[in-house]
Amino acid sequence: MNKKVSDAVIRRLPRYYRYLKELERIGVEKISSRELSECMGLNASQIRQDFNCFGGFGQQGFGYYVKVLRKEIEAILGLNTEYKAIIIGIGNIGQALAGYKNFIRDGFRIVAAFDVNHTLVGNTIKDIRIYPMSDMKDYLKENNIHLAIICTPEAAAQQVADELSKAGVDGIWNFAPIDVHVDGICVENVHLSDSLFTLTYKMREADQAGVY
Amino acid sequence: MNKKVSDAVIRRLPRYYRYLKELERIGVEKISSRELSECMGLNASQIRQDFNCFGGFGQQGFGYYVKVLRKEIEAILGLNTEYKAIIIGIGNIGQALAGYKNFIRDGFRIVAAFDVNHTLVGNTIKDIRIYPMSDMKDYLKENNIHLAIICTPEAAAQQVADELSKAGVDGIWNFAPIDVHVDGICVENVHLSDSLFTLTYKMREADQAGVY
DNA sequence: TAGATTGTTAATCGATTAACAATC
DNA sequence: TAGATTGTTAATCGATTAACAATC
Repeated sequence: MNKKVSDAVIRRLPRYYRYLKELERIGVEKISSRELSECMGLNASQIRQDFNCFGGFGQQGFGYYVKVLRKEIEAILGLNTEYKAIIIGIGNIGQALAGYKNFIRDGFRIVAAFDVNHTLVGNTIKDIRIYPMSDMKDYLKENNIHLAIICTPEAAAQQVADELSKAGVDGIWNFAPIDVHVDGICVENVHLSDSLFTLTYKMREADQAGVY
Repeated sequence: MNKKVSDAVIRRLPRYYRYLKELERIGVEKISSRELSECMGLNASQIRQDFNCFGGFGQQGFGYYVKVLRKEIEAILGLNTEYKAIIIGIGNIGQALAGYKNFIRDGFRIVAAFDVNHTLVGNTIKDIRIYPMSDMKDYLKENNIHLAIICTPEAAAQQVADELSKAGVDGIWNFAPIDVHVDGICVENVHLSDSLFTLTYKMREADQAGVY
């Protein structure tokens, strides 16, 4: 049994994946950990350590094939399957995600949306039909849905998460500005504002450094 | 001069801020590091260490006043001022952010949007006027803008960032799926997909754990 | 073979946690 | 005062970096 991979490593994987896809796109076939470290601003040892959590993908004395590495990381991230997803709450952010083409490229297919607002129900957004919230439970029973994207207001998010958990989705991607927590299924809380506040922190800090 | 605060601490600050605001909202006036550690799932020592990077906000033998602590962290994050922001690229995500009310609550005011698409130019979205991309430079010269939110496609993002840097905004909040980098000003790259891929990684892992 | 670069072990560094004196 | 909890120093733990043997 493999030793548990640390969260720090896991959070770097999508970034590796991005850079490798770009390298592949511009026609780079082969790369060493040193070269990759330079373009990503990481330490070469760290890169090798990271990859070796999952087995060796390189060739000694040579480096890594970009395509091989990209495919391996793709598989590690679970991106070699199709995911069927629903969106709950089709306001600002729900609508934006419904129309976000990049997700489709990576195998995510949004098959339905749910909302409490009856003026929205029955409409479609980017070919995605909007159902009443009350239909969600039955919909999940009849369709095999892997992923639920919560875009409701804060007040509704935890309750929706509980329902989703009971209905048996595999994962929740939560955009409501609150940490939802449910046992047994995977949750990723996004918190757009957190990243904004980290930015304002840095801006204030830079500002003060300039003054002194 | 204070020792540099580590990135790990900085990334926890917005989370403290969220919890403290919620505690304040539900009428909690006083809290100890132990109580806060229990509701946030952190270690009490860590919480005290974190706060003490910025000076002591508590009272020995008593704990912390929620309101005091919230205000202190608000100030540390630089949220006690108004920020004027512009959005560049008013597609899916740009529109969602334009309409995101939570930002206004925290002192962010989006005053203009820019886009290359001439069919959008002249329209308003949530009272925000859309200008042609070519006007951005002049607009920034005439208005004191603190923050720019990049919501362009990947291909345009780095060039836009360079222009923004030259025009002298203080910070860039980037939603294009690429790491933009500019010298001298603060950048926060968001990468929605990274968080999604972290989720699918965990889902795959949980799935396999179930099998064995 | 010689050169290069991986995979992996060992050393270092920093972050987290524990302990406790200070003090409200 | 006694009890509680902070602020802070010390100990531990884990992550990052360095070093090097394995090997292509």
